[in-house]
Amino acid sequence: MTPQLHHSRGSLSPSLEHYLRAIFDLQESKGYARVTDIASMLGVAKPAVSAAVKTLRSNGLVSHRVYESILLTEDGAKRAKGVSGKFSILMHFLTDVLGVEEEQAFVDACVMEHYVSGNSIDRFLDLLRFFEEPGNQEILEKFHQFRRSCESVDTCPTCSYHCDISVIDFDDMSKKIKQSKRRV
Amino acid sequence: MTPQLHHSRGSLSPSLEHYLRAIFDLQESKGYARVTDIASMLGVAKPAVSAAVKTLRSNGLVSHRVYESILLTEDGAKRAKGVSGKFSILMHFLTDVLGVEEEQAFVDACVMEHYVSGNSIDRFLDLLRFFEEPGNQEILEKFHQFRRSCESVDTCPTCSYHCDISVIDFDDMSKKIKQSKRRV
DNA sequence: CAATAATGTTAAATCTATTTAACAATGTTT
DNA sequence: AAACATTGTTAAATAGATTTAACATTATTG
Repeated sequence: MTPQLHHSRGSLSPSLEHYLRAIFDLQESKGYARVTDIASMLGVAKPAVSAAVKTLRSNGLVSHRVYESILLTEDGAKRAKGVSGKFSILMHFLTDVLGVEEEQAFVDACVMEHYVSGNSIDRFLDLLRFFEEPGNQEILEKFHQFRRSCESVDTCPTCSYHCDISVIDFDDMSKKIKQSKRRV
Repeated sequence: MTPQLHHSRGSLSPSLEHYLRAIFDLQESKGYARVTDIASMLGVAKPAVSAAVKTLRSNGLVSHRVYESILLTEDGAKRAKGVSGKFSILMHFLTDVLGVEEEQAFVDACVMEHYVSGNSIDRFLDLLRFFEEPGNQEILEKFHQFRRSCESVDTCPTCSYHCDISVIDFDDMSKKIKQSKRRV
């Protein structure tokens, strides 16, 4: 059975986690957060922020002196740092390792931070660190060369797969990729 | 401004995409899909499937002879293959490259397939292919050794980062990881 | 073929996250 | 201090995705 897309009970929803990180970032940069800051940062209307903050408060993750500042509780800060750490790892991985364009990496990291398990994040970090090991930077460079050679043509010259699956037709994609691991 | 967590207009919601892939898989394995199959596969109640299928039908992605079979249209199949391809790439990347446990990889791939951009998926595929290049398998093997050495202790001996961020306290995590790339 | 089982739909309710409109509180400026 | 601007809240509505309960249709089988 395929997993549920919805977050499990007891954990914060992706949306609330997103608010939490926004508050964390604001608190880091200006000492505290205000509803308007959050709203403009996330591109949502203020009442949405009000509602979210209320929920976060009822979960004991922020303290909110109404019409004044919003601050993370110790618990909230802990959680926020977790999300923020995930974001950083993902961001670095996407840009530094995979070579994803920064704008795109940002968007992807912003969603992945809420959806990718801690286990997998750990592994992402491992790989990130592996490439930082003395002597391994050149491996990464070699990959970047390989990658660039893929970008230049529709089909990667060195393998049978299309390198830009978002551009090409997917028609035979799924046949080409062995799905032995799949267990639906 | 941080991106919205919600899917953009015109594109399918993660939920509907998930149904679409389920139908795709069922169609591949038994020729067609039925409401009950989908429901049990996704672990949701049948009315949820009914509703989703209705929406997919109105989007021209499936044909549904009520009380009978659900089949992908040409358009639906194309989209489903796209999602399925993403899933495969992510699954292989997580298990083969990162060494994530299969159960966990499956869960993660199931959400990432809906949230990670095509651009990034392309890069994941590139890296996957890079490691398959003749002579590069040993690099991957080297990483796997490195990774295992991290698992054995809380803090990776070869770097200043904690390798298992989901287990350790995040308190100084965010300070350690430079977030220069972040632009909130 | 009638009874029962399996399958599918509709209806009603819930929950989360959002919006706009209207209003309330606070701060600033003259 | 009064007027205005900024900031924040409440209320009401919408939209998506879900659930349970009840009912409808189709299939099986005794």
